[in-house]
Amino acid sequence: MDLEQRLRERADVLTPSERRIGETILANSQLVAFGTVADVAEAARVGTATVVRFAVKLGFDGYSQLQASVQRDVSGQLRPAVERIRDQRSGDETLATRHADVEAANVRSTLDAIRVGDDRAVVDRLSDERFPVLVLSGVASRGVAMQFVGDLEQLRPGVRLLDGNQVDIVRTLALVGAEATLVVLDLRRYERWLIDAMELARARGAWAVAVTDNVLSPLASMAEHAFVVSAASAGPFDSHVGTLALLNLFVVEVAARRRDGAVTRLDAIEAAWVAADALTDDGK
Amino acid sequence: MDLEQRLRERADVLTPSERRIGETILANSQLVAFGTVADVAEAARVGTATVVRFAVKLGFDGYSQLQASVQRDVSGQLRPAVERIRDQRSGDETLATRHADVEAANVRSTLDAIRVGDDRAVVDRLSDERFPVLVLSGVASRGVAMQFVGDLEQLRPGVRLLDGNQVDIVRTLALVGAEATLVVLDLRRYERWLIDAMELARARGAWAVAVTDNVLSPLASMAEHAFVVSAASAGPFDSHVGTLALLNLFVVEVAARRRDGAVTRLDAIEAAWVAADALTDDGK
DNA sequence: GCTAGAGTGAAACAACCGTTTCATCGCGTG
DNA sequence: CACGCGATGAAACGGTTGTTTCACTCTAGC
Repeated sequence: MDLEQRLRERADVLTPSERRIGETILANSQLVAFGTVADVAEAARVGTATVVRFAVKLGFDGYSQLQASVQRDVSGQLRPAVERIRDQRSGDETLATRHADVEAANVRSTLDAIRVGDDRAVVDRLSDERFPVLVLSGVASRGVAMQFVGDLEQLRPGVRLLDGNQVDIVRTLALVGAEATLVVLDLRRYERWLIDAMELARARGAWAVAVTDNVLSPLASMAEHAFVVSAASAGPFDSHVGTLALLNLFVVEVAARRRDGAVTRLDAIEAAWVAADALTDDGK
Repeated sequence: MDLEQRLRERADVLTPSERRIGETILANSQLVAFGTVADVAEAARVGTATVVRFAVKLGFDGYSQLQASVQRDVSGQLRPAVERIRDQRSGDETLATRHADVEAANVRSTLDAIRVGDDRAVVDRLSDERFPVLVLSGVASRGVAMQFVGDLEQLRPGVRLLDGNQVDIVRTLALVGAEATLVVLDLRRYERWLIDAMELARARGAWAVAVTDNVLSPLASMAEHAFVVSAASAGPFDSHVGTLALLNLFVVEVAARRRDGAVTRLDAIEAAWVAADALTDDGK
């Protein structure tokens, strides 16, 4: 990836037009591999001269040399996959490649383990604004729980991550009680307070879905629906990549279900960002 | 493989020279994908006219059309896995299966995109207790950032997620300054405060690694090392599954590096859990 | 408000490309 | 041996390409 490296090094001296060229060809490298200066210029909506200047600025002699460089990168990519894999794990499998395999497998087996229709019921509940959503999580998965809450919150009101001190949690559970939808998240070596809290909520009639490591988990037995995640890791901690992939599925399906309802919310959020001028595309 | 098919169909009407052209371009399809008539002619040791006649004989209008055909074949192979999956929406493919494909591809391409040795330097820094680690994240990835901080914190002291109000952030950055290691996390539509904070830290000599969506991102240009994540999604929000997989790789590698140093910490944490009787295996 | 300078695209230009033409070669047939 | 004919490459020919020039626009700084 010679081009990417050069782009990175000189990203700060690029003009707006040149930056657009860079983004265009990063998003579509075939354009420069097969195309002419005019093709790239049109796609990036700049003049042909600017494209050539861009190539020179990156340290090439001209467009032709830039194109040759991209073609070299590309030829490597279209070598048969088997060959590439072979010389990647030359001899000993590294920690990095094992990690990649493990995480990819986590995603696959977590999502494959979903029993058809099982997610359907959950999405129905999560899409219904009448039921406030409470998320309970063990410390180990608190980050992905937050991630889930943050996304779901943008699609519907009444989503909350329950944490803080136990008094607060008990009070909240007592208040929302019967109509609450619980999403409970914890893996083996379950946290006692979490089980207690879930028990309390169940006793008050709340509807619960468990995301856990095992069908025999105490969480699973207390929940209406249970999802089993794969949390294998090449390191000392459980990986929550699979968990996040599962939670994202819920988000994606809720978004599809609530399409119109969500748009209003998303527009409001977007408008607020714009009003505050808090976001930027290029840092300038 | 349109070309192969045409070649097989008309193999019997090819002249010796034409046959040699066919063998040449089958053995090296990049030649015709990227090269000129003259290139192919030279490689097959024939004249340029023969190459053109060859293309016509296969049913193309001329060399240009033959080339276009090969390029189409080739571009299918080299488009990023995520993209290919995206428009593979073949009829009745469900949202759930597409989501599974997309998330698995996110993990794979995020981890495949790591330039060898690039992670090495980062892990060196993250493993060194002398450098406090500060994590900065946009709201959209705050959950995975927390997840990362929580895991890394168990392996070494001095890890902090920087959030809260801007005054607090500026003060913290000013205090730790030169010896800090920054991990900055944000995707397109970058948050302005984050860029500002990173600029401030860089000015004070901090060492930074960026995790972002693009080599041209303002974060990448300010960082010592930049990692590009795939965040494709079947829904409206970016997926941070790939991001989490990348951060987990850092955690796994830091754990391997610090093996002995980390054990003491993990034992202490474990002891505290046991003392508080906060964990259970079965809920009883 | 004016100016210097950077940024940009239209147009001119020379080089190269794909295509076509045409003379030559090789070879079987009358 | 002459002849016809398919095969072939050198060279000519438009067309297109990458490159360069140049005039215009926009903006920062005085």
